[in-house]
Amino acid sequence: MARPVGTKGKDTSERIKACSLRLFAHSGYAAVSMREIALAAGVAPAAIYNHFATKQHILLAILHSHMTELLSAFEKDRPAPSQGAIARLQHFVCFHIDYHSARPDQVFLSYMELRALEAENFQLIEALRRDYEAHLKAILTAGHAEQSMRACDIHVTAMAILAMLTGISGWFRERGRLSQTDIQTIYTDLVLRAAGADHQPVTARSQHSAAG
Amino acid sequence: MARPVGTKGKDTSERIKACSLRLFAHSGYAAVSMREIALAAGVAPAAIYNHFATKQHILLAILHSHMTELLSAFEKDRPAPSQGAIARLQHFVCFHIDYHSARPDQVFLSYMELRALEAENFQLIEALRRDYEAHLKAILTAGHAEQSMRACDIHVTAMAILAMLTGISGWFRERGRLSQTDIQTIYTDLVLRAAGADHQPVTARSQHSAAG
DNA sequence: CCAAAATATAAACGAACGTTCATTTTTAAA
DNA sequence: TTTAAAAATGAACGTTCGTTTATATTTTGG
Repeated sequence: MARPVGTKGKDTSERIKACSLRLFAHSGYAAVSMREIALAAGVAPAAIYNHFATKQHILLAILHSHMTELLSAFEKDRPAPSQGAIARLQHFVCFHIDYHSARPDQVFLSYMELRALEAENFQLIEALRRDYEAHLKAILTAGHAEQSMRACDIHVTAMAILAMLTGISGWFRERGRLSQTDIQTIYTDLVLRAAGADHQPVTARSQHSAAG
Repeated sequence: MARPVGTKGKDTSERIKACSLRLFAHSGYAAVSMREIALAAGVAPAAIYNHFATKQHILLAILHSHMTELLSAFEKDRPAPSQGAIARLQHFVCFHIDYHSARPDQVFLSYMELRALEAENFQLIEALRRDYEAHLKAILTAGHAEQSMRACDIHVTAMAILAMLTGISGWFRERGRLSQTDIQTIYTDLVLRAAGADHQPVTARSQHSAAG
């Protein structure tokens, strides 16, 4: 066989990326073979090497795309600093939940398979993640300056908030007791509390769930 | 060769577990070979099968030990319910940080390689994790009942608290800016805030770190 | 229009994989 | 003391791994 009619390299490489993402997120980078990826993408194993030098480069491309797209999406329509730190923090929480809940595979991969990257590639992705963290820290710092927030420690609070938010994907299921909007409401409250913000708590929710 | 003098099966199997734990936590379950484990444990690859039926059984044994030991350690010297929900929650935070910071590999493995377990084994470990979550939920529920806490939603708050606490291992480094005691102080404050507890905030810490 | 780049394939490479086997020696139970 | 179980080994099993090679066809730029 040879090259089929009408094939476009860009289409194929995007299909390989998309299929790899799904497989990596489901089974883990090391557990997925190039043959599985090729089968899912509908190409021969050797064809992958026309688009990615190695398996590692597929993972890197996925993670790099995800982080740069996350950053540009956030930077696109965030509120101006003049709107105050509390409004900015509320927006950060809602944006994070919206963006990440629409991309569960990317979330899983970004936080679980970073160690599968070789040192050099790891640092590349890590730097992008620090850029995202910096956005949150900037909000907390602004809140501290304008005295609308009283976080004990900017860095630790930022880490705790991101862990809380990222942890959502570990237990949240659509069609469950709570909608995504419920989650955004509850987490906005939790995060503002963590930041030590003076805010109006939401109307007390009835306790649908008992402990245990 | 054959069986060396003075060999005890229990010693060898514990050594295999310990070496596997370190390797799995560092590289991921799928990325570690039985030959690597054997080399680290100082035995021939085939010897592993005298103690574990398959590679999967090694992972299961590690995770099962960790969860049962965590549960019995917590249940051993927790404060009595009569001491109040706030004291119980403070103890939970300090216990969690102490116990897990002493076992970083187990933490990593427990939260990252659950998916490497086959369905049946997964449910076994998941049930133990829910037992641990239930301890936290019981405290939040007690706090709600005695009106010392005002969490918006017991389940979501418990998940957020555990994510915060578990996330610590992702960024905390000994010999860094903050000691483990600092972390416990800050997180006790963060968690009590998240739980909506009426508590005396700690003396405002100076901001050692700027944002970014 | 034509050469070169791009894109695909089948087949094969050597290496590594999890596991099994036959065998040997030590330990522990009867 | 005899004997079966336990614990170890080196060698090998068939399979799968990531990747390369040789080759064929399509697309595209000058």
